[in-house]
Amino acid sequence: MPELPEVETIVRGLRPLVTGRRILDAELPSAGAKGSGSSVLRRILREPEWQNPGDFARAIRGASITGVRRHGKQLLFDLRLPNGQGATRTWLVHLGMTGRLTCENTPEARSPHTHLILSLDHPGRWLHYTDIRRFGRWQLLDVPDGAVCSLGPDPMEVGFPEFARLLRARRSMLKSLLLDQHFLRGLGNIYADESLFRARLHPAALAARLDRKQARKLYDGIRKTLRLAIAAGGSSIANYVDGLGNAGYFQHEHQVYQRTGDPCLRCGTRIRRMIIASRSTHFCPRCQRAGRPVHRPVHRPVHRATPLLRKGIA
DNA sequence: CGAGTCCTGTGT
DNA sequence: ACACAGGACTCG
Repeated sequence: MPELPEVETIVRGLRPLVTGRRILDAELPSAGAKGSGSSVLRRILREPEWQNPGDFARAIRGASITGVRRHGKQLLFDLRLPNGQGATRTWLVHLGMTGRLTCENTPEARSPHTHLILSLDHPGRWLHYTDIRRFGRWQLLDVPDGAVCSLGPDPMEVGFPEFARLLRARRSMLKSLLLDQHFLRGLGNIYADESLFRARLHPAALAARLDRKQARKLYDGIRKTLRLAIAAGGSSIANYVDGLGNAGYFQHEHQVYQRTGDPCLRCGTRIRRMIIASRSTHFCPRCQRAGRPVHRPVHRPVHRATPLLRKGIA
């Protein structure tokens, strides 16, 4: 569910609530539950070193949270361990499709899909991790930026010359490229479609074939979309809420995402949906013509069209 | 590149 | 019953 604007909103909300706090206790309500033969937590805790989810809880219990950051779609909690001489770890959280991190005023699980409850040394504050589909992932990193540096630049930080250079090196379709975290980190299905609409570029256009002007429109389209989305607190469609449990409202400003068949807000043409990179892709066939692939018919018609038919086609 | 996989929930 | 959902990995 959460893409860059949602994760940024969560980080901004949680930062003042958890920075400087100590983790008094870590509970894993689903650790004992049976799911496909083993603990339902095994997947979220993808580290092989956590034979037992209790080891994870033990590892972070007593640690102090010294900072909260965003890296693409991932949240990073910097921890100072209790016993070591300033030993540190970074708890990496990827929320997948349905992950939530929220501050609650109770240590009781709010849902059967709550998988972690951290008690913080602040009266009335518990940090809950909830994830219905369990596509989320946690890692505990030794190095603050380890295992994370292979991703592409942050779209809000990259400069245009660098962006244009990266673009030129890619052969894939724009939609696939924007979803690729090794190209840019942070975009997902919503903001890829919304960015391409603002850039007026066809999602199936080939990256390497864009001229400088089109590359500029894409760059600007991405940044404007993300800036507006962050300002709106992200998009809440089914599951997303921020760290305080509040919904975002950028979904009301979506131009194309999940608007199949509705009129384009700019030209009135019906929004179309197609599948690219196995993902739903929404676009306006009139506003987003630039760079669209030429469709050559595989079979040539055996008979020429009659003049009357030609008229109809033209 | 596409297809399948991991999951649960919702809407037709 | 089926399609689809904000992500990302592996396979051929």
